[in-house]
Amino acid sequence: MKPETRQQEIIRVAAKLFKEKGYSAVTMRDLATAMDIKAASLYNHINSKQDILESIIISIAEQFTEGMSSVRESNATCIEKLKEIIALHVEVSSTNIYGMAALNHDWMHLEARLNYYKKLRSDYENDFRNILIEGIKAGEISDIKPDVMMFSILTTLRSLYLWIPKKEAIHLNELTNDLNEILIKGVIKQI
Amino acid sequence: MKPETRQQEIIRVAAKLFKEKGYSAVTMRDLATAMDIKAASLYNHINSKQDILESIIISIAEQFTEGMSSVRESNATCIEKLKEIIALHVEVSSTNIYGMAALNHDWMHLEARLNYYKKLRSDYENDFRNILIEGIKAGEISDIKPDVMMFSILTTLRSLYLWIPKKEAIHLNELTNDLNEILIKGVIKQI
DNA sequence: ACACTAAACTAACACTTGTTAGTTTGCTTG
DNA sequence: CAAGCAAACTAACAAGTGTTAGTTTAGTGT
Repeated sequence: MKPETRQQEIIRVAAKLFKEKGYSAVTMRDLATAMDIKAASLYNHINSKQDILESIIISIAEQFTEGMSSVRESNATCIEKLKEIIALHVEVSSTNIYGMAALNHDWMHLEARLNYYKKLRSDYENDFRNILIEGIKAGEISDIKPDVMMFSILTTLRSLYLWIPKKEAIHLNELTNDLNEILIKGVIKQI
Repeated sequence: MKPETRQQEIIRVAAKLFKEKGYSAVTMRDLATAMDIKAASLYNHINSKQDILESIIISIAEQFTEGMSSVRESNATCIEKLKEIIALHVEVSSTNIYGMAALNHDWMHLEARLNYYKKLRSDYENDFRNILIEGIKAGEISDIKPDVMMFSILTTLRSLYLWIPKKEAIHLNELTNDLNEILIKGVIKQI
């Protein structure tokens, strides 16, 4: 495991600040203070504030895209695919607790790569929707509007970063199992 | 129905801008431009940018608090109470589509009323959790960690503002019904 | 015609913003 | 010891920030 470069350290600390106050409210002087240096010194390692946001968001978005392409190409049942998606979100969210906040709330401040981000996101949602549509056809899942189902599951998964404390892997597995139960079977007691 | 005051109009337009870019990224000059006046003129109607944020957030938070106190005091079953909470969120979200974004993402920029907001929110969550705990005791709902259930349902409900388009009441009822199904019974097809 | 008032305006303020230029510091390597 | 280099520094910039003070405008009721 190579040690973190100074640049990676800055990006990591920035993500943490972005989570607390949002991209726009964090100044380069805030970031510098958190790094215990002066603002101008940051520019020895990064190109701009924008660039920091881009690295954070695009890197995570691509992890989701990659994960979804695995799920898409597996030939599991729809329910199993849903479980894989849930596991994907727990995995990516737990390894990017801070970055997920920027992904969810600050993507609109992307400039050069805004359209790229939007494409990744809409492709992801299309894949997700198609899985649900297949599941309905196959009689595996309820015949409710796929968009509403997707919205419901996806917003829960997208908010995981708020919820996942610093848990060890074992607790993350528990969380994954609980989410599988709740999102798939609901909260009502089965008879 | 009284016509909107100029102040209310400014707050409404501000909420819309806050939804698009977040509180910190919206300048008083942005807001003035959207109102088709100069920035200084805004101050004939409002005290500060902060005050605008406060009105938006606190007003909505209090609607939720009020709604929850109705639910808490009804003597319905747990599942029925859950349905009432879902209806509450659809109602409040659909009448505050723009303000909900500030509530969810910009509450940390509250200053004087930050602690008041936090108290309202944690009281709300406690009421919610207690309903789930009662439901588990009564054997109505699954014996999964109440916090995970609450998180799952609440994050979906809190994101409704992203989802609710300008639908008429009839479509909102459909949405409410679909959410009832999904959040309570899950997506799996019942046998 | 008059005073009153709501709501706009212009001009300016003190401060903060992201960023650049040029310089210094202190470690590592030949 | 000398050279090279990564990474810090100071100083400054132009533009943008929320907000205030004082003034003008246009419409209303007496």
